[in-house]
Amino acid sequence: MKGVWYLTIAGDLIRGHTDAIILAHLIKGDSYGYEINRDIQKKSQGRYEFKEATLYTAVRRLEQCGCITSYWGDESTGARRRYYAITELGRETYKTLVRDWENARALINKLIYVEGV
Amino acid sequence: MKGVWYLTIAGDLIRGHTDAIILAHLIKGDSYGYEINRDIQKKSQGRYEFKEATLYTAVRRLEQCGCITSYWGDESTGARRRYYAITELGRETYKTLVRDWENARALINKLIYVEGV
DNA sequence: GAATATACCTTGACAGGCGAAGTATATTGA
DNA sequence: TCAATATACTTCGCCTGTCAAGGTATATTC
Repeated sequence: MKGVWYLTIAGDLIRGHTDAIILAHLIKGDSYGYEINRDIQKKSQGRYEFKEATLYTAVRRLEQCGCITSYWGDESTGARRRYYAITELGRETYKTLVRDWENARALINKLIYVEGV
Repeated sequence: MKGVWYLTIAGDLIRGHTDAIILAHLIKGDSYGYEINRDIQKKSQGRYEFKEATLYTAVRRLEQCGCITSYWGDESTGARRRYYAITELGRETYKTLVRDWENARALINKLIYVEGV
């Protein structure tokens, strides 16, 4: 992690969205663990990235439930990469998760603020 | 719970926000467990409420860290109520948690959507 | 040839959510 | 009258996702 915390984006606040974030990335095309994380780092302007264990736990979970499939890349150089591809089920799941996020967001917005404060 | 689920507002999506939601409620004045939950139910139009175990775990946690204090109400009728009052630390914590939420919200919004999809 | 970057993997601990069960009092209705 | 229901709080133990810590292997850079 090495100091990429932004204020307090604690894991618990992202918890439950890792899968959606990964699926969102894979909709744009096949990718591998490190690249997913690099992209998230870039998109968040260095404020966030998954812990490796979290990332790899998540992709394994997504593969198990049939949302993604994986294959080894045929790099002739550098470290080997395990690529992930989103499945049709993955695309549907993604849509559901986005709707879930929007519902949860609306709900939290309603519950977390105090009128007149 | 009895069928108050709204689509899939799973616990993991609210996880990390329970404390903020409870503190938000207590800023408006002292309250007790059942009332907090009733208020949340009302505010969410019946879509959400804490599981009892979650609620009482959370208030105990908040009391332990000094964010709230508690005292028994002197009801002459009905079941006894344990009232909670927010402390100064609780108010500060609340502000931090709201900021955390706003950061996390912005981050997730940035990471969960796919351009052109 | 040591350090660094890339890339992946595993284990075990931890914390929050929550199902399930229990306690106690007051009200409602048949 | 007494069973059911509502109010109100509590405890126990499981489950799941996060993550710290450690490990493997290859390629580049200095």
